[in-house]
Amino acid sequence: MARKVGRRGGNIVTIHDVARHVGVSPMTVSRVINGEKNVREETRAKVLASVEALKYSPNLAARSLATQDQARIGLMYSNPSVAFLSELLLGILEETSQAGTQLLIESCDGPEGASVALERLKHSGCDGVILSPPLSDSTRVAKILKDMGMPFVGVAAARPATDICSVSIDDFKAAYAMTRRLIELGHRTIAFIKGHPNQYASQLRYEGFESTMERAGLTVEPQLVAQGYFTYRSGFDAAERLLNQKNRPTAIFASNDDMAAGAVATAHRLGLEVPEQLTVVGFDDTAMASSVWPELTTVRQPISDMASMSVRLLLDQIRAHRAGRPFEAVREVRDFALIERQSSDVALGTPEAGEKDA
Amino acid sequence: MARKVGRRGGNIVTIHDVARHVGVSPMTVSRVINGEKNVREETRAKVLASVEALKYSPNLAARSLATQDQARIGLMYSNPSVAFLSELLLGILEETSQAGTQLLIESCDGPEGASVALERLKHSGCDGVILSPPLSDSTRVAKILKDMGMPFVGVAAARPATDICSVSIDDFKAAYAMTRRLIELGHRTIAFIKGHPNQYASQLRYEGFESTMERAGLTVEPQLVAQGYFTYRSGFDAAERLLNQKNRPTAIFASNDDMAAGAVATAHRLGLEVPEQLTVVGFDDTAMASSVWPELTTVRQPISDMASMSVRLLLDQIRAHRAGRPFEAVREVRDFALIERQSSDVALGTPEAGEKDA
DNA sequence: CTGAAAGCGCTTACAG
DNA sequence: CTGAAAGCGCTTACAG
Repeated sequence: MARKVGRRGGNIVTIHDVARHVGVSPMTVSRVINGEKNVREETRAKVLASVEALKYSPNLAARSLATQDQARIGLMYSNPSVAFLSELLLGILEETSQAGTQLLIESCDGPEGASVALERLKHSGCDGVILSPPLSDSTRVAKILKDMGMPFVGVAAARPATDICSVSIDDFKAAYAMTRRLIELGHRTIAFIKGHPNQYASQLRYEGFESTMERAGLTVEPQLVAQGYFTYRSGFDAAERLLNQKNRPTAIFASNDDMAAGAVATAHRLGLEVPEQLTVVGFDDTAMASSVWPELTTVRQPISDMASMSVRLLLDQIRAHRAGRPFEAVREVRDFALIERQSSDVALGTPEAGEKDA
Repeated sequence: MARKVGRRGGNIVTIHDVARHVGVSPMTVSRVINGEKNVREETRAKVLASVEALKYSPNLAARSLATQDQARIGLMYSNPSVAFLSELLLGILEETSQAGTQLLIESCDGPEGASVALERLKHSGCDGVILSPPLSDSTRVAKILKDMGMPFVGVAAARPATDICSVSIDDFKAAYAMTRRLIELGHRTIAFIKGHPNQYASQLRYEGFESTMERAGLTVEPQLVAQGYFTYRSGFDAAERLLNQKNRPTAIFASNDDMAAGAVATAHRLGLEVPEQLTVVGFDDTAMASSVWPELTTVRQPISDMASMSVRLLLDQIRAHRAGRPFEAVREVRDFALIERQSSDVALGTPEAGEKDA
């Protein structure tokens, strides 16, 4: 009943208030709150009822202090695709909210500037770091972190070293699956727009494409492979080159959605309808994919899911680190998904295309 | 020297270690850390040196517990433009990082679903809420929050009630400024794409446009005003209608960047070069504006700045709320900026256009 | 300008 | 299954 009046005059319900209300010790209340087993069912119920009645909610600072289990984690990013960053952030926050963990963020200009940003994080009392691409693939950044003795996890790392924690999808397999699908749709002359050469994922995606084409007995013609840089503009320009080839492709597979959107724009400019006259597909399923028109068929990376997974992994690692326990590096590989929207269709002149009209 | 070994066996430097190292009381160290004045310069220096040497960094949980000043704040959003959300998040996190505040996030399907989400936030021990648009303009949501006794701040609210805290720009003035600029560039036949009717900002932006046109003695022809919904697709469709009018406009002012990007796509499809044959401008300066090509001329809302401002405002409000002090609602209006990129140019046939060729 | 004491709200480690 | 004691690392409120 009588609420405690804090030193500052505040008005907060504590574990003691609940204990008094029920007629047990604070310890018992603590046990109930934390879902420990050895409490009589009857007392548990009474405590729970009281918690509800008094609208008690635990003070996280006090808990952290007592358990020594609090953590602040940092997110380091550079060169962010906003859409990617946004989904990453949402996934991370979902998890940190539940864990009572505070999130710090730092950006840097590529792996070179990482060292300063990392120092800043450490100085802010950061206990561990999440690395987003392309940082997650940088051996340089990994080395700095190791030297600092700072736990870390890489998200969407295409080439995670065996001794570091990471959460990724299999870029090769994903590109493989998308290419197969294009072939199923009857496409034979398929062009590819590569991603930024500084990201290993670019290479894996290309290899996935190439390998599928070869297995299907199709040739990958050099003039139908264009270099892009993951930007809309680079996709726009690359598509222009590709579509002006003599053997015009019936489909373009771009290594990310921004480039695919650029390719669609070029197609429209050249008077080609998408998907009727040209299929264009992307990769990532970022917001860009569903905001342009026609909406893009693409590969979905479960970014938000990967993000929360990496927070959990990082927290485990931090706990182990504090306890002086060794921690075995985990390399999580999540499932991707093929998302078919309006930018893809059967190739012109294939039987299926004919059926469509029938 | 001798580091304290925590109950859990951890290894942390505390204020006591620093005190011992220097030969003063923990209290003095605390004073130095917190930058209080009444400490002899000499002792201050020694303490600071020791902090550095021992790599001491304060335990935030302990500080929060002692000061009773911790806070968890929630961000509520619905119907998010990823680009907007992302920048908002970044601005918020920058501020919460410094303040040692934890951020919780909740989404809901418009004002109708807000009540459940708000309960969830409250249940998680949230002390205050930041509302992003269109929630920030909802009197319904504001009422729920007031009834809960929960402090809150609205970001980018177009029509903030006088009794609630908000941080916004002046949408009317911004639209006014952009329209003026178009007129300066020699445009006379200017089309406008309205934003979603459920957002008050849409109306203000249109009024800013209309008012400027009238003051300049230009007529706003009804068939040159199209309804949009803030989506790329709606801009795409609206532009098609506008560009097929008999008196084709030389410029299109879209109420946000997504619609402007859609309008550019339509222009390209119709074989019109942007900006040579058609000027297209947007609003917001989200990532979309600089990722499409040509990059969009637009109005910059300082979202990240508005976000950190709103965190500060919210924290002040929470402190006042706790102390039982009254808190006067603050309505901050930040400056917008006109960002001129490649999608705008002088109108065809104007003297300026002629000069350009000379 | 400096310090000893008490307290913030919770949990760990024991004891029963 | 339950509780009394001590402690987490810091600060407030006093006292000198």
